[in-house]
Order: sequence, then structure tokens, then C-alpha cells
Amino acid sequence: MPELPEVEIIRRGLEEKIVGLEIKNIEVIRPKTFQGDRKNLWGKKVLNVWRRAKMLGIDLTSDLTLLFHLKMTGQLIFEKGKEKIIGGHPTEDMLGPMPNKSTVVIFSFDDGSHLYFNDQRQFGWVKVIPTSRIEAEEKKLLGELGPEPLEKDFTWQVLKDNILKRKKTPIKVALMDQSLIAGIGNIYASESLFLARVDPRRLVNTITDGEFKKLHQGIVESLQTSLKHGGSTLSNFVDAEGKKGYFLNFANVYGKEGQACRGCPDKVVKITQAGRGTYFCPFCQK
DNA sequence: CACTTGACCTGTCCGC
DNA sequence: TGCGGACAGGTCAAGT
Repeated sequence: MPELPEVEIIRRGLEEKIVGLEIKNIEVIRPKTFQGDRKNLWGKKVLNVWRRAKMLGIDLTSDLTLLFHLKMTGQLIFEKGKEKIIGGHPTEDMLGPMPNKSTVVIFSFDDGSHLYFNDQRQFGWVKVIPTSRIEAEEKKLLGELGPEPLEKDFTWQVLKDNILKRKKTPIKVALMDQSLIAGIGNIYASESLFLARVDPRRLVNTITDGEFKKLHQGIVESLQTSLKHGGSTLSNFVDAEGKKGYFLNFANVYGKEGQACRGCPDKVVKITQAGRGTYFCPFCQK
């Protein structure tokens, strides 16, 4: 799915476009995706758009919040006339006419605009929850979540303390554990470990303080670099002047199996950890 | 308890 | 061209 930067890009785009709009109707194409009573949403206005970990929340009037998780292949596409704001799993057809065959829910607003929730693999969901309960029941409603890595309180010591809640887990697997740090997925786990020059197979209890400091920098740097370039997906696509998210062009190791490493003459290697692909340079990352 | 694997789904790509 | 299998930016539940 979209990881932290991609969801954040979507959040920013939506915030700019849908705050103040009134929901006219919701068309649920795939019932399993939508949890709640859509009739409760008729006539409600959008108050704000927020993100926590990889989840996106749209607060509405009447103490209602739409909570989204895009999982692996979710896309949110806002369309008003010729204008499009796009984000999520990158596919060519997201540039084409909406809805398409992967559209699972359609939100219609009072000004004639639409928000399309597309999801090829259909793992994603959106649920209606009471806004007022989110703070008190975050664990129950959003799940156990570690700190936001781009917030000020995320220091290298916090990273270390949280990672060390695990004992014999490979560092790459721990980085993707949302209860330890929120928002890092398969791309940014590999990328931040490369920036820190740490081997993804290292067990968490072997990482030194110096390495935790570099890893902290690597996490922040990889996420911010991606945000700067619009995420690793399409974003802010307006009419025919499409602007893609180019992050993967800047990636050092992710998806670069067999290609030359940027830091040495060696080649990037791909291995499997906890069922997921991990990319790294065995020479640079010790 | 801590960690790994399978399941949820559809689509695409790669080798035979 | 067809087909099988592996794999895909995530997260649960079940299994070891």
C-alpha cells in the first residue's frame, strides 16, 4: 500500500479540496469494503482530513469520521470536472475515466465532485466511526501504534527503546511493525536501512547506539525525500498536466535487484524476510 | 510469549 | 500464445 508519505500526500490534496463540501451520496460497489451505515452520511459536511500511521481520517459533522486504510493497492481519486487529485497504488488506469473496474466506493459531493475509492486487490476498507471516541479508544479503533516518525518527539532514543521491545527480530521486520513505529512499510524499511548502512538481517539486539542514530536519520530522510517528491505514486494530477510521484526514481535499493549500488561497485541483492522482499547492498550494509 | 506463516484478493510478469 | 507460479508498497489470525 501507500506508506506514510503516500497517505500524507493524499491527505494534503484532499484537505485542500474537500473541506467544507457536503456529502450528497455514497455508492458502495463492494459491500465488504464499507463498514457502517451510509445513510448516516447523507448531508454531512467535511470538517478536516487527518492521517495516523497509514490510515486516513475524514472528520464530518454530527460526530462522524470516515476512516480509510488503503492496504496494498488502494487509491483515492478526487475528481471535479477536469481536475483530478490522485494518490495511492500507482497504476496507469488511475489517470483514465472514473469509475473503473477497481472502484469499490464512490462518494458524491454537493458541488458535483466525486471521491473514488479504487482497490485492485480489495484488501482496503473504509469505516464510519464516531469522531469523539477516536482519542479515548485509539487502540481499539486504530490499533496499537507507535510514534509518528516525522513528529518532534521521535528521537533516536525513542526509536531504540521501541525497537528493543523486540528481542530476536531482524531489524527490517521490526521497522515495519506499526506498534513500534507508525507508517513505515516495505519500501521505506529497505531505504532507511541503506541510508544507515545497516544490514536488514541484523537482529535488533545487536544494533549499536551509533547505528540507531544513523537509522533514525535514515528513516526521517527517506520519508521526507519521498514527501518532497510527491510520494512514490501519482499525486496532484491536474487535468492533462500529470505530475507523477518520482520517489522510486530516487530509491537507492528498493526494486533494484541486480543493479549497481549507488555507494559501491557491488550489486543490490533481494532476499525474503517474513514473507516480504528486502533489498540491500551486502557490501555497504554491515 | 515471540516470532513465522497463511489468508485475504486481483493482476501482472516471467519462464517454459 | 498459453499456462503455471511467483510476486505485489499491508495486516490479521492461526500455527510453531
